[in-house]
Amino acid sequence: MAHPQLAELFREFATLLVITGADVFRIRAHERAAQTLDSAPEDIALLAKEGRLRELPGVGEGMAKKIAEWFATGRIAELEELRGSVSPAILELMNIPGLGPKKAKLLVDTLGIASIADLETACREQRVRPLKGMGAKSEGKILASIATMRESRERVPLWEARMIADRILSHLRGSGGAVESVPTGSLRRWKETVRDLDIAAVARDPAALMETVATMPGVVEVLARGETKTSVLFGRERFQIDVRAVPPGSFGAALQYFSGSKEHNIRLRERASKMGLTVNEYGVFRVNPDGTRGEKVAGETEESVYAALGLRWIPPELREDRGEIEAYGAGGTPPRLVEQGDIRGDLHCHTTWSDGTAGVEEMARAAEARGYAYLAITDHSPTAAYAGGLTPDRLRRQWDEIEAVQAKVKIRILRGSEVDILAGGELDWPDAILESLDWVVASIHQRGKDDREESTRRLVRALEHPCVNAIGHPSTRRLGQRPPLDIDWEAVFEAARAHGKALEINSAPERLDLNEVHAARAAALGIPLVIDTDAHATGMFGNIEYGVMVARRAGIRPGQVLNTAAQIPDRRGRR
DNA sequence: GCCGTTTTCGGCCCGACTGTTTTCAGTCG
Repeated sequence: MAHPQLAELFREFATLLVITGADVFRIRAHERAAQTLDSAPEDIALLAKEGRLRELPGVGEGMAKKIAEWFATGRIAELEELRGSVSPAILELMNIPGLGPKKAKLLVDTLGIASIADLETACREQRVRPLKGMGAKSEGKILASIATMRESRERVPLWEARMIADRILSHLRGSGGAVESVPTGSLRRWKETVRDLDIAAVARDPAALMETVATMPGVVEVLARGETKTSVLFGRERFQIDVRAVPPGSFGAALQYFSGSKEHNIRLRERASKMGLTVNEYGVFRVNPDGTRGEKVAGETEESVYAALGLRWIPPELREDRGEIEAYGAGGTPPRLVEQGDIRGDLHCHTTWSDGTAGVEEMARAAEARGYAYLAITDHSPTAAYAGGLTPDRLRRQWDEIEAVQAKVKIRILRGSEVDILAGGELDWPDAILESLDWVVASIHQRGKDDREESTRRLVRALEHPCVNAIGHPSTRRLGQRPPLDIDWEAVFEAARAHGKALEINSAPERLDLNEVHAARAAALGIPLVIDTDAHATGMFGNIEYGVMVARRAGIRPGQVLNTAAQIPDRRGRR
C-alpha cells in the first residue's frame, strides 16, 4: 500500500537536490518516486522484502536501493548526508510563496538569515534590496507572502473549493467578460483537497476579463496581472485563484493543460514529442524538421487534443499518470470503472429517528426518485446520544414505521443501524437486536485513546462480529477538521477479507472515507466496498458523486462495489 | 535517476508573469 512516510522522504530528497543545484532530471526522478510511493496500491514493505521494488513505475536501481535501505536500517544514508549539507533555514524560507531555492540560498548565504522571522526583520530594515536580483519591491512582496502564508490554510477541502468556484464562475459569466469559463486543476480531477482554483476561460475581450477578475468582490490581493493570466487571493482565507484566457480555438487545449495533473501532462508531452508533435495550452502542433513549431492540428476541444495524440478522451479524475495514458491508447483497454449510474441503493442514511432532518417515508421516496432499488435506514445506536441514538423501544417503533412505509413505496427499505463501535470494540446493540436487523454498519464515533493499537483492535473486533455488514467511515477523519485515526490498515484489511465484510467509502464531502489510497488497497485485496452517502437529509443523496469519484480515482470497478448489485441479500434471507 | 514502437545511451514538457534587468533569471503551475 501507499507509503506516505517514505514518499515524504523522497520529496525532501528532491527539494534538497534542488537547493544543491542537482541535475533537473535527477530531481524529477525523485519526485516521481515520491508520487509512486504516495499512491501505489501494492504493499511497499512486501515488495521490498521480495526484492520486487523495481516493478513500481519510476523506481529503478537507485531508488530501489534507497527504499530497501530504509526498510532495513530505518534511514537513507545519502539523504542524511544531503541534509547535513543544506542549511535548514533555506528549507524554511522556501515555504514562502515566491521564494525558490536560488533566492532562499542567496538570503541565507549572504545575510545569514536563519528563519522566516529573521527574513521579516531584514525586509523591514531594507537589507534585502541591495542583493543581486532583489529590489525594494521584492521586500514588499516577501512581507506580503509571509502574511499570506500565516493567514491561509494549506489546502481547502474539495467541497469548499467547489462552492467558491460556483460563486466565482457565476460572477465571471454574469460580467460578460468570459464567453465560457470552467474550473480546471485538481478541482476538476476531484482531488479531495485543492490548493488553488484554476479557471480556463474563453474571452471575447481578454483585457476586460482580466479586469473583472482583479476587481471581483472578495479579492483581497492581486498577485499577478498579465494580458492572459491573472492571479488573485480571494476571501478571508486568501484562497488563490488563477484565471487564464485563451482564444476559442484553444479552449480544449487550455482545459486539458490546466486540468493536469502535472505528471499526466508531462507524460502526454513525451508521447507527443515521439510523434513529432508538441503540446501547449494553445493546441497540438507539428514540429518542423528545423525544430520550429509548425501547423496546429488540434485544440478546440479536449477530445481533439487527445485524439491528435492517438488517445481516447481520458476522464479528468483519472489523469494522475497511473497508467491511464497507456490504457486509453489505441492498443489499450480502458477499465470500466464504477459510475454513478451503477449505484442501485444507499446503505447508510439517517432519519428524524436520530439526527436526520427527514422522515423514513421522505428519505425512501427521495431514494426511489433517484432510481434506487433499496435503501438501508441506519439511524444511530443508544450510545450516540448526542445524535439522538435510538433505544431498543424506539428502534422497534421505527421498524413499525418502516413496515408501514414499505407498504406504500416500491423501493425496498432495509431495517438497518449505524451501530457504535464502543471502546473495547464491542457493539452498541445486544446481539438479539443486531440479529433482527437487515443491514448493520459499524462505526467509530467516540475516539477514546486514539492510539494505533486500540483503534485497530476496535475495528478488527467489529469486523469479527457475525452481524456486522460493513464498517462506516473507517478512519473517522473530517477534512480540514479532524485527522484520521492512526490505524494498522493492513490488519484491518486482513480482518475484512477474512470475514468477508465490506468497507465503506463514505461520500459525505467532509469525510471521503475510505480515501482513494485505502480504497484502492482494499479493492486490490478483494475486499467488497460500499459507496454510501450517510445522508442526513434528502438532498444529501446527491453526494454519492463524491464517493463514486473517490472510487474511480482508486480504479474501482462496479463488481467491487456491493451496492451496484440489483439486490442486496440481507443476512436473514428476507426478500 | 529512469527508461526504451528511435534508444542499454541519450534523451527527458512548456509557457506566463515579475522584477530587475538592457536580454534574463527565478518562480510557478
